[in-house]
Amino acid sequence: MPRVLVVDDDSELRATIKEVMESEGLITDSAENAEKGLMLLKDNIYDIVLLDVIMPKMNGIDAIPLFLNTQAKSKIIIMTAYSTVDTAVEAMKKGAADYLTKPFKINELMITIMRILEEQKFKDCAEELDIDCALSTMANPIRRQIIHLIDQNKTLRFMEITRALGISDHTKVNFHLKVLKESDYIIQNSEKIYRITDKGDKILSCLSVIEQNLSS
Amino acid sequence: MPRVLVVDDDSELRATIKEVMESEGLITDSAENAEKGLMLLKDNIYDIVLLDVIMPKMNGIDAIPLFLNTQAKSKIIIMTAYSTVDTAVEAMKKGAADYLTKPFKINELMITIMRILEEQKFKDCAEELDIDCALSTMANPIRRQIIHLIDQNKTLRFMEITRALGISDHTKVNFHLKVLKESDYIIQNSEKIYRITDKGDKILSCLSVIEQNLSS
DNA sequence: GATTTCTGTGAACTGGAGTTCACAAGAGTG
DNA sequence: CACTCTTGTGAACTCCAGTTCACAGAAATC
Repeated sequence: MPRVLVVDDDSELRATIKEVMESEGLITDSAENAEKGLMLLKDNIYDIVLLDVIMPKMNGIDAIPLFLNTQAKSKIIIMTAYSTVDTAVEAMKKGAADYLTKPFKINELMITIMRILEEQKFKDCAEELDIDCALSTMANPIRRQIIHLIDQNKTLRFMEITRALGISDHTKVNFHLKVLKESDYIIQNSEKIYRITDKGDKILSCLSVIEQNLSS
Repeated sequence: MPRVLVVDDDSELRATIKEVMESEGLITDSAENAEKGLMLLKDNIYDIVLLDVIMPKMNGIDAIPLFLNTQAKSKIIIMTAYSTVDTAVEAMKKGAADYLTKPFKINELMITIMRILEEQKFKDCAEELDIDCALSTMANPIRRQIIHLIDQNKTLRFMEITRALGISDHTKVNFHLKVLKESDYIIQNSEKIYRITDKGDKILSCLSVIEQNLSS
């Protein structure tokens, strides 16, 4: 059940948004300024933060990094009456997920929120699949050996890898290379030399961290 | 085939050690001072570094951290004629694997080196088993869900976990909990409440790093 | 051009992780 | 004390990752 935080100094707007959000099944808290919003964020997990710009003490644009530092996975939607291209760009640069100009129809806000939640759910699924793939693929010791080998020697072709591994059945190595290729961790150039991809580099970073974590 | 680096200003000792090492099958390089030793270390991987203490410019004890920063997996054996408790303690604190007092029998040095190489091989095996266990265990999505769940809720017992996962067959959950227990990632207290162990915390760190790495 | 090496594909098999179902003892509850 | 819930164990089964073996086309080498 998604949670929403409304940060706005207009108490009437806060009440209206809260009412509509909760009628749609979104648990909604609110704060009248950024400081109070940050305090709420410290103790609760919010999927969405609706953030006004013009507020006493700290304006919403400046608050974006503070909100994201506190809770990186929150999606921030900026709401402002004084919309300019400059502030929109600045907000997006600082990490806002979207930007709405007051006054807006509450329906429009709902649609934006639902879209963002849906996108995030999709992204979470894709991410979980990546993690699943990474762990499953690298759980095999032969594939770990292969990826370390290719990382250390940037000129190896198929049979050279097979010999370096000391594996007599080349079709066994072929199978594991195929798995690594299909996961986009390694690639072959036109001379059939194997290289680590960017994704493969990330996997190697992960393996390195795992190794360090477990050896202490 | 293990590689050894001898760093000593006594050229005769360097030659003697090199000769004996290589007759035992250890590829051996040498340097007359720590600077030259560090240069060799930058371009080569050494399993063992034999390091004198009294040397011009930089003494061996001060050089230990520089050597280990350049190549963390090298094992440093300090060789000194002026042995004191203080320098021995200092060397070990700075990361030396062992400490020999000159003059020593070359046989004693060989025994020390072989022991260290054997210990490291054993440690590497244990570490690789830990990595294998971690990746295999966490490759399963149900077990990932379980460990995140226990991390977030520190009061759950068996059937509560089963219900939270939405799994109808409790023996399925029982199976996965057993696997996590056997890997020492979770533990149950006397009230049957599940907790994450220190090792489990490390696994969660690894998963977090993997997640961050793959989502960018 | 014959032979060797490289780099595949494919099918049958194997082993074991994971699932499912049966069953049950102990603890808690009414 | 009867019933419900919790927490198991165990066996049979399923599914699939991984292995092994057979085979073969293309490229390189002699």
